[in-house]
Amino acid sequence: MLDKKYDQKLVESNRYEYWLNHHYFECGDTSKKPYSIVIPPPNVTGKLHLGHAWDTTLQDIIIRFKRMQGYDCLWLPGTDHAAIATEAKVVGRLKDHGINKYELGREEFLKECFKWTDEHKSIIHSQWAKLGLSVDLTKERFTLDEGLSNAVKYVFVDLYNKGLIYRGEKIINWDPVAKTALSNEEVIYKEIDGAFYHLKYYLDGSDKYLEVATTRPETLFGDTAVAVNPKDERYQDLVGKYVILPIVGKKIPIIADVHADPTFGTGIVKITPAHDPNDFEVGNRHGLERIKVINEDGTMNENALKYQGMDRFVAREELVKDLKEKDLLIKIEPIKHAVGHSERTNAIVEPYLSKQWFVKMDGLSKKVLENQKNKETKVNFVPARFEKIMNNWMSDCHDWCISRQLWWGHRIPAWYKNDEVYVGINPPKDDGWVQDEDVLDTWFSSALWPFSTMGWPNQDGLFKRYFPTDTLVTGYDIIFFWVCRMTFQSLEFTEKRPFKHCLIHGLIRDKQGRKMSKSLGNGVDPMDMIDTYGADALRYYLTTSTACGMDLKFDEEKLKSTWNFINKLWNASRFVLMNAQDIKEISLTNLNKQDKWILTKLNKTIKDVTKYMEKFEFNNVNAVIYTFIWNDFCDNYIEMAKFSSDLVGTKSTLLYTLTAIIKMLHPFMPYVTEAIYQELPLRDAESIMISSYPVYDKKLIFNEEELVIDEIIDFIKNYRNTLKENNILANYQVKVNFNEELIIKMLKLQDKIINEEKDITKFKVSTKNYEAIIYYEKEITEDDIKQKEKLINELTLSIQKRENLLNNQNFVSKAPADLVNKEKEKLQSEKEELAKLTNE
RNA sequence: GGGCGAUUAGCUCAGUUGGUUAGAGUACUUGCCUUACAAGCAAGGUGUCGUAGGUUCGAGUCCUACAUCGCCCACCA
Repeated sequence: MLDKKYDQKLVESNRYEYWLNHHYFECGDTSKKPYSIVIPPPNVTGKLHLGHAWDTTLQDIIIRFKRMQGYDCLWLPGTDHAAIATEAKVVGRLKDHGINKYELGREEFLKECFKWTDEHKSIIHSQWAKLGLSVDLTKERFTLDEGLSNAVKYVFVDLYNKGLIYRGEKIINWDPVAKTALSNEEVIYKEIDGAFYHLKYYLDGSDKYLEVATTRPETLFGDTAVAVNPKDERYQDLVGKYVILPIVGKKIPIIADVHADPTFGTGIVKITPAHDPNDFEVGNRHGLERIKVINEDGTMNENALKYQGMDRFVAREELVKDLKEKDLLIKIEPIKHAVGHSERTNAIVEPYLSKQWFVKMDGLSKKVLENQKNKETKVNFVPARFEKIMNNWMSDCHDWCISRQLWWGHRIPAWYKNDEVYVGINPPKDDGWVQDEDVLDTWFSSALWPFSTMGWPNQDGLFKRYFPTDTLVTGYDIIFFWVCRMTFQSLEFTEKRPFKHCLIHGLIRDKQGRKMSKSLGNGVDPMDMIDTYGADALRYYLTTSTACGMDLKFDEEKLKSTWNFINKLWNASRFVLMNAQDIKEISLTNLNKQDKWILTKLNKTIKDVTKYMEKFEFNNVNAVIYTFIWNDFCDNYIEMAKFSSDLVGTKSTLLYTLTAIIKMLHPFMPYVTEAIYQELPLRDAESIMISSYPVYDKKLIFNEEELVIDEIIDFIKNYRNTLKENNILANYQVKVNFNEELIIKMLKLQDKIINEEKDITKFKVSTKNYEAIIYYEKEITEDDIKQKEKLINELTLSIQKRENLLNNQNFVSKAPADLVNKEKEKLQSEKEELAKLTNE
């Protein structure tokens, strides 16, 4: 028997171990149809946050649902080495101990990274366990493990051989703190206060100057031209002449290039090919020299004259001071502009000329766009609008910079000897080759995750059975980083989509709608919430509170009320168990009308819930199941069942209904439903998680009884309302036109019923078939009269409205017939009611 | 500049393919310790569905424009 009180700690302790020990999470029953999900591998950088809890619970819900529906489910877990993120953390930790990464050396540093990884993997494991996630731990992978590393090498080499990976010198996004290149996606643009520095570039041999505006004056040491638009009439005569670079004193040409926008500022732009992507292009067009002026760490180099060694921002200040002194500064115009920051280190990103490895995106992305046109083979986003996000990215994406100047990650399988380059899975056999020092972007390996984790490039085993996966669940913030890249790599290498469905959820925000972040201190630790309310409450709250794709404002009050819901379920279960403990078998043959009523409601609920589960609309699952449990089952059926709890039909119905309820809730709240299931006198499996999901049963739909009980409940409600509104105390009498036990018992009318009319104040309560006249000694007050007038008015208005509607021939002819009939019925009953009221 | 989303009860949010008196939780008011549950039960009020047009017999829902807020992408030399 269940304890008197729902105690989430008691309910949730040891249950995960029980499931694990019974191997329920493991896939492999080939007699069933396969269903697979790969977890978005969390970074081994820290603890899981609420967003992870949300994301993984969604997956657990789907996988538990499918498992109960009889699928052979693989939910493949794993973690991501998270190259730059982890490296930054380990560098930070070493720094705290006074150790420098470079002094330590590559090999020792990697040992530290693996140590860090192991620590965080175990934290993640224990958090997964607390959340109750039914991942198949026997299939767990890590992006740096041997199999995945082989897949990464294979893909790199293959793309290289196909000409889709190349090495080139280009302007890339440089993180001067982590000292590595970044992809476009790893740069976060933030609006900050900056300035336009308007400088004087004197014409060669003249006292006239051009006004050139820049936001980054310190790059002027790298200027190799200034440009005007070829169509800009103001400056036609200047093209081909020279200006003197301020401070430096060097002559640089004035060129004509479309990059210069005549409508922007003065229409004159300085060209710094080594430090600006647009200028780089201009430089290519005009054969300009590329002069680097900034070092890897963001300090100025030897080309910056006396500013050499200063940080680029210090140099900017000093330079501006000097420009001012030399009267080369016209003005400083404060502006707000978007400046790129490194996603991981938050350093201001420097556009930087360097030699990097790139993935050529053109063909790969076209394949995706083509495939998305085919309904049978495309990735189906839920909600569908997110497909556009991917398609937009695919139709306008730049080559992907994949090399990172880091140590933690997959080392690039390229070797150099003088000017020769060798790319291969294994190192070249002869001497003198040196391997590329760099590693790959962490997303290069995650892009292969859905198939590399399944043994690919090996084509059998897990890959053969479970790929393509069925559903991927992730947040909209990593569609570019990950979903897009998985999709093109999967199409390129397996010729299949990586997953059939892609369920997208939003972000967790605080109550004011702000992102949760360490700096704001508004983060909520899911483990704290589990301690207070239980994993079941947290899971249910997170996954049923918003529609798909929407952000979630975390509200502890709502979490609390979810706990209340579980407590309600717990107590309803106690009631059922107290009354049906002795049952030997479920027999749904001798049923009374209330049994039939709840079975009807139950089966309609099963139908709806299943439909919404299939569509991943878990908020709608909640809407129907919550109402069913709290209103239909608890408030009404259990109350009525108290009058027939000794009958086999009612006992069976109670148990049958409760069983179906906890099964439907199990994917959401695995712990409490298992706890209850284990107490049931009759069970179809040793654990609820391997029991079968409820199936809609047409034979248990009793339309007639449903109507009867609906009306009885309606009548009871009206009756109570009348008592309350008129302040009628217990000592009244009542004359009724029925002998309905349920009403009499529910309203406790046994001793109040009389057969004769009385000449005192009366109150009428009626529905279609039931009528009661309550006699009560009470002064009729002004309020009572007003109340009655109000009722009559409302009714009259409503009747008028309905009559107008029904007199509208367009409505009658065009609206569906049953709707018109319903309107007619309503009109009729309203008229009757009005008549009753006015006759009193 | 391009795109996406939001705007519904005091608050947090639902609202399927249009169906005619718009829902839930929470908060609030009133009355109840009725042996599953007071973390509960019973009853109750609450809305010009952002604004303005349009389509339709019928619009929270579809179309157009606008407003406010938020997000994404691109660009800003």
